[in-house]
Amino acid sequence: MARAATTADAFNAVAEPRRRQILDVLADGELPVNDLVRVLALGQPQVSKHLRVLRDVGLVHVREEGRRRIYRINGHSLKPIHDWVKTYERSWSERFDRLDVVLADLKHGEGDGRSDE
Amino acid sequence: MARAATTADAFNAVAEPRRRQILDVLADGELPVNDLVRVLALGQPQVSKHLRVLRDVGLVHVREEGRRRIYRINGHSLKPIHDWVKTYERSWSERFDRLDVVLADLKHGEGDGRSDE
DNA sequence: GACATACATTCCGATATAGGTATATAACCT
DNA sequence: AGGTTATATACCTATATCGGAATGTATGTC
Repeated sequence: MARAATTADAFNAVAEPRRRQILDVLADGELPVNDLVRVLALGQPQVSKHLRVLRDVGLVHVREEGRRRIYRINGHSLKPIHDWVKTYERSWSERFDRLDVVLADLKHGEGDGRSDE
Repeated sequence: MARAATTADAFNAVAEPRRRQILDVLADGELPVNDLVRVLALGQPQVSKHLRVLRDVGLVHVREEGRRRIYRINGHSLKPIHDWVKTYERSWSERFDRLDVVLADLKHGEGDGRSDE
């Protein structure tokens, strides 16, 4: 075997900076492809291809309107990423500092509740 | 130009399932390479290479102990991902539902505060 | 119908990897 | 020193893309 497919899930879809950029633009509201092309200063086929990847992963939805395709973001597909990353939040979030202290105290003085022995 | 480098940042480093797996294992505590090899049932070179990528991105730190290298997770490098994904959290989190209602009300009946018109 | 517009897809070439095997390096042991 | 263990790196191959250009397809307009 060789290189694994990298666009099959949200993690990979979002690993590409251009695709994150597309999502960031769409976060402000749905847009047709051409508007995205203008905003991103990218080739139309490139944008279409990135949108294809995002669509396959469920990160965007399309609505047909005449000859235009309006793309809308579907942030829900980002939840798996959020859930995974969240478990590591304690590494940097000060919110957990207090909790860690409490947990350390509990571990230390179980059966007592006091940490000064 | 052609394909862009994909392992240069945390987003890409974490897009590879094996690497997420490695981080998940290390989340339970630091480990030397060989232990990771055993736990993950992967080839030693493969593990070393994945660790190399994670190290380059700052997701893990190494400590030398004799001929062993103890790898420790550095979740802090996941913060950029968390920060980015977080902005989309409203898409799925019910926490934001109430907030959205409030905001809609504000927008609707500004100067009044009541939403039943 | 002829033409333009909006978008998707196909084909191409370049390159970045992922896995596998073999090898290099360094530390430990006898 | 010689051998074993732990880990990293080099090399090879297959493949997954990325960007770019050309083409296909559907819709709107005259």
